Amino acid sequence: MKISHAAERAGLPVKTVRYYADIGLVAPTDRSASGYRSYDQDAIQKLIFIRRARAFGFSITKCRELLGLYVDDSRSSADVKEIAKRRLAEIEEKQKELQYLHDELAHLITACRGDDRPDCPIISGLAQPA
Amino acid sequence: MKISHAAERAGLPVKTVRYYADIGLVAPTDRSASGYRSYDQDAIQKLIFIRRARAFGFSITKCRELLGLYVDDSRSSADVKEIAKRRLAEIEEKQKELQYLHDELAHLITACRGDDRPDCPIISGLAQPA
DNA sequence: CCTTGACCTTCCAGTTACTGGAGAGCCTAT
DNA sequence: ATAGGCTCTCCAGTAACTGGAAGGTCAAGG
Repeated sequence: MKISHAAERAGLPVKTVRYYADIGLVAPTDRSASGYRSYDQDAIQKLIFIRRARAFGFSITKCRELLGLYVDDSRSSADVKEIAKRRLAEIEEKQKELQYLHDELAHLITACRGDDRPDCPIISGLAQPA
Repeated sequence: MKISHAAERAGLPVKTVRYYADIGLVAPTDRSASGYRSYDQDAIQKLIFIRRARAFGFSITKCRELLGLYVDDSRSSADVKEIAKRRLAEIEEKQKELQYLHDELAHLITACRGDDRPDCPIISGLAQPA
């Protein structure tokens, strides 16, 4: 399967698939005589795996790690669970931050009359050193 | 005030303050004879403003826009409110996404026994095309 | 007067994960 | 034969810094 077909199957842009090949994350199964990359079902499965893991916010480095576990039948599920749990904790941390930002910004917005006068609690709120 | 002092006051790394000067976001008030950047209270206030706005997730471009409104006494607070509201909507969007990720990942984790056996719902969950 | 050490300067490279584009080769159909 | 739609490689750029090298400046101590 040529790259555009593989990319479509995996739900990724062609450029990204080529990029993943470049950085050695998912190598094409083969190359045609004219140099075209060729992907089989197994490689596409890996691409899908990466896409999903990326969507979960795993970095390329972590994806590499997970992919190693994915292809390695002898890995324990404890390893994977550990990585996933750390990632979950990161997500929860991010959620807390975002909630804080949300509340503070919402507060500033409600405090702002939004008329033509120049004094604005959002601007003055942002200028606080806190 | 020299850069390290100003940076400390603003709560930013020196490198970042220099970077902001380079990109013309917050210019130093002055330069000493020997070329040292010098910042006055007004410039530090702008740096604080930027730091806070960045913490709210505003991009440098948006910060530039906001800073323009900040220094411009003739701006209406409606302008600022509009920008802030859009930003709030973005934050809420991000929150929803994050919640979805969180739930799906948490689900995979609880489904995983986390023992020494190789079969792992997290791995197989990631490998789903969905 | 000289040196030491903490500053400061500029410039260059690297980070993350791609994305866009140029220029050129290949393949299939009409 | 040629038109189009692929594909290739390579280069550059994105956002917002961060790290490091090489070198200038300044105040204090010996």
